[in-house]
Amino acid sequence: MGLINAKAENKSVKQGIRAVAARAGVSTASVSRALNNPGAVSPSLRARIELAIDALGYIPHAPARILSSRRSRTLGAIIPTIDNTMFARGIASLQQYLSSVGYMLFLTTSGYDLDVELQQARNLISRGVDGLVLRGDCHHDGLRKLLADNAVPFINVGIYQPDRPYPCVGTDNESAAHRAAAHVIELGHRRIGIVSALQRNNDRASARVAGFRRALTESGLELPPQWHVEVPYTLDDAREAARYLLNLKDRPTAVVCGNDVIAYGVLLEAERDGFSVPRDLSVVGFDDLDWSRHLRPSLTTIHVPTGETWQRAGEYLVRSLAGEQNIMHREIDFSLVVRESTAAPPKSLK
Amino acid sequence: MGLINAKAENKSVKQGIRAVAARAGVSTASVSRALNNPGAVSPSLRARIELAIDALGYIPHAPARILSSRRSRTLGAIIPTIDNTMFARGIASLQQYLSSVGYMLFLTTSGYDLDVELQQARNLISRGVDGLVLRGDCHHDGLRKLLADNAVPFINVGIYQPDRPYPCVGTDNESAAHRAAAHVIELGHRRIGIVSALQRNNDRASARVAGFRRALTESGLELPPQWHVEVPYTLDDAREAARYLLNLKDRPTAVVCGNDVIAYGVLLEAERDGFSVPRDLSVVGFDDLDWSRHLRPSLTTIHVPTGETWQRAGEYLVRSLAGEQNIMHREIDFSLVVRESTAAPPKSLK
DNA sequence: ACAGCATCTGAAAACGGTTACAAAATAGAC
DNA sequence: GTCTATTTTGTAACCGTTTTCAGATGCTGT
Repeated sequence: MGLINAKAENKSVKQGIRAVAARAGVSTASVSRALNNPGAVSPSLRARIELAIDALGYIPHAPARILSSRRSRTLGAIIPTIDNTMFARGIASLQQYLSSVGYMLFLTTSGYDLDVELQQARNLISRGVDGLVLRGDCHHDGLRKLLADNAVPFINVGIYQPDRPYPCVGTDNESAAHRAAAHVIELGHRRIGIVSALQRNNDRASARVAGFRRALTESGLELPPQWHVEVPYTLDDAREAARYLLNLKDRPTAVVCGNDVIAYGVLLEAERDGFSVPRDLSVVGFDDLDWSRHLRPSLTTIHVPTGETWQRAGEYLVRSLAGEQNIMHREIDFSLVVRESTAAPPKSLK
Repeated sequence: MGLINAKAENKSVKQGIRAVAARAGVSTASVSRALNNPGAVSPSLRARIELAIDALGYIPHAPARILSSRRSRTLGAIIPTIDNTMFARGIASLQQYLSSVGYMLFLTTSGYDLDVELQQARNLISRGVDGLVLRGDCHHDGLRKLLADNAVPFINVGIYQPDRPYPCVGTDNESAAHRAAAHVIELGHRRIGIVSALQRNNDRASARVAGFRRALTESGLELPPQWHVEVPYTLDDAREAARYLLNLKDRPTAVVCGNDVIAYGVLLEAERDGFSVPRDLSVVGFDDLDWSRHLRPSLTTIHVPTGETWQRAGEYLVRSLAGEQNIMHREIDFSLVVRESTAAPPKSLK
C-alpha cells in the first residue's frame, strides 16, 4: 500500500480531488462519493479520505461540480432594490432558509427596470442557478420566453394570483388594500385620499390601488382625481405628496397609503403642518415595518408576513427541484393592525 | 461551405459553444474569442458568430468558463446581516459598482458569528470568487489562514487601521466617536452617558466606545459604570436601555449612541417618559441613516458615507485583480451633522 | 517570386469534478 | 467450496469553456 501511494504521488498529481485521491490511495470516484453521499462508501475508506481532505485543506471546486453534475444547488433572486426594508427582510429570510437546506442564493437587483431584470435573469441562468425567485408578475416578455426555453423553474413572490399558470406565493394585495380602506370607512370617514407607490411596472402597487378604489366604490364614495397621488419610494417624495394633499382647500379626512414608508411621510408632514393625527387626519399604512409600532402616533397598517412569504418561495423551488409535488399558488394571510393613527373623523368634517 | 455546415451539424453537436461553432461554421476557439475578445476575430467571422448566437439563444455557461479560465469575475461579500440599513446600503452600492465593471457579487451573511463567517468564506472560495469583501477586522483565526492558503485577495471594510498589514477602507471610528462626544462636551455637558452596540466580535462598536471614552477622559470627565450600557441591534433593546438610563436617580444630561438606531430608541423613550429633547437631554447618533433628518427632533449624528466606502472596497479588489497598484489603507472622511437633538444642558443640571 | 512577418483560425488539451459502467470484494445459500 | 447476489471500488468518459500551439492566410519589401 505504501508502494501504491508513493507511485500515485509520483505521478503528476496537480491538485483538487485527484490529489486527495492519491493521498488517500483511492480513486477520485470514491472521494467524490465520500463527499456527496457518505453512505455509499465504507467507513474505513471514508476515514482515510477525510484525513486526506483536511490534511490538504481541500475545498471542492463548485464550478467544476456544477459543470459536471448540471445542478448548482443555487437559486437566483431578482429584487428591485435591496435598499428597502421589505426586500431586505424577505431576502434575509429566504437566504437563511436556503442555507439550512444546503442551497445558496445569488442575489441581483433590477432597479425596477424590466430590461435590467431580463438581463439579470440571463446572467443568473448563465451562472447555472437551479431556479429563480422573482418579484411580482410584471415581467419583460422576453423573460418568460427565456425561462421556458431554458426550462428554469421560477416563482413569483409577493402576489397571489390563483388564475395564472405560473406559481406564486404572497398575500392578496387587492383584498388587503380593500381591508385597509374599509377600516377607515367603518370609522366613519367619507373623504378618503390615496397616496400610492408608482403603479408603472409594479403590479403590487396597482393591486393595492385597485383594492382601495373598490372599497370606496362599494361604499358609494367618490375619489376626486386630486385625492389620488402617486409617489416614488423615498420619504421625501412621500412628504411632498402629503404636503400637497393636506393643503388642498378641500382635503380628505383620511389617507390610505400604498406602503408604510409613504405613511411615515404623511405622518411627518401632517405633524409639521400642525395637523394632529388621528384627530385631524387618519392615516393607514401597508406592510407593517418595524418603525410602525414605535412611531408616535403608532401606525395603523396591514401586517404582511414578508419573511414567511419569501421562505415559502424558497421551499417551493427546493421541493420542485427535489421532484416533489407542490401547491402552485399559495396565499399568505395578511392582517389589519389597528394602532393610534386612525380614529373617527372630526364631527365638523364628517 | 453549405456542405461543411451540414457535415458539422450532422455530427453529434450537443449544445453550448459547439452548437454555435457548428452553426457558424467555425471552431469553438473562434466563438470563444468573439465572446471574450471581439477584436481578436475578423469582422466577417464575428458577424457570422453573432448571428448564430442569437439564432440559437445561446447563453454561455459561467461555471464552465470559470473552470477553464480560473477567474470568475465574481466577488464575495460576507456581512453580519442584510437586515440593517447600513449594510443594505453598502451592498447596494458595491453591487452597482461591480455590475458596472462586469463583475458579480455573491452575498452571504454571518449573523455576527465568527464561525459562520469562516464557513461562508469557505463556501465562497469553493464557489470560485476572485476576492472577498469582509466587514471589519475581527475574524476567526482560521479565516486568515484560509485566505492566505488559497491566495484570495480580500479587504476589510468599514474600518481604518493603517497599521495593519491587511487592506482596509472606511472611516476611523475612534476619531469619529471622539468627535461626537466632543460635540456635547463643547455644548457644556459634563454628565454624559454612552449607549453602545455590543462590543463582542464587533471592532467597529469597540472603536466607537474607545473614542467616546477618550473624549471624556481628555476633558477630565468621569464615566460611572451605570452610565455605559450595551445593547443588541433592535429598537426595542435600545428603548429598554434608554428607559434604564433615564430613570437613574442621577441621570446624564447627554447620551452618545453607538449608532442611529440606538439613538432613535433613546429619542423615542425620552419622549415617552416626558423628557424633552434637547431641552432635558441631548442625544447624538452615529451613521446618519435616512430617518435621522426626518425624525422630530431631527438627530445630531456622525455622517458616514457608506455607499462610497463599499464602492471603494470593490474598486480596490477589482484593481488588484487587474494587477494595478493600490493604496492599501484608505480613509473615508466622516462629518458631524448637528441637528435638533443636541443643545446646551439645562442650567440646573450643569 | 519569395522570404519574412503579422494576423487570423482551428485542433486539441486542459480545467476539476461526477457518474455510468465494469471489476473486485464480500456475503449468503446450498 | 462453489455459485450467485450484493455491496464496494476503480476506470474513464464526459460536462462546456478557454487557451496554447501550430498551421493557414495575407501582406510587405526586395
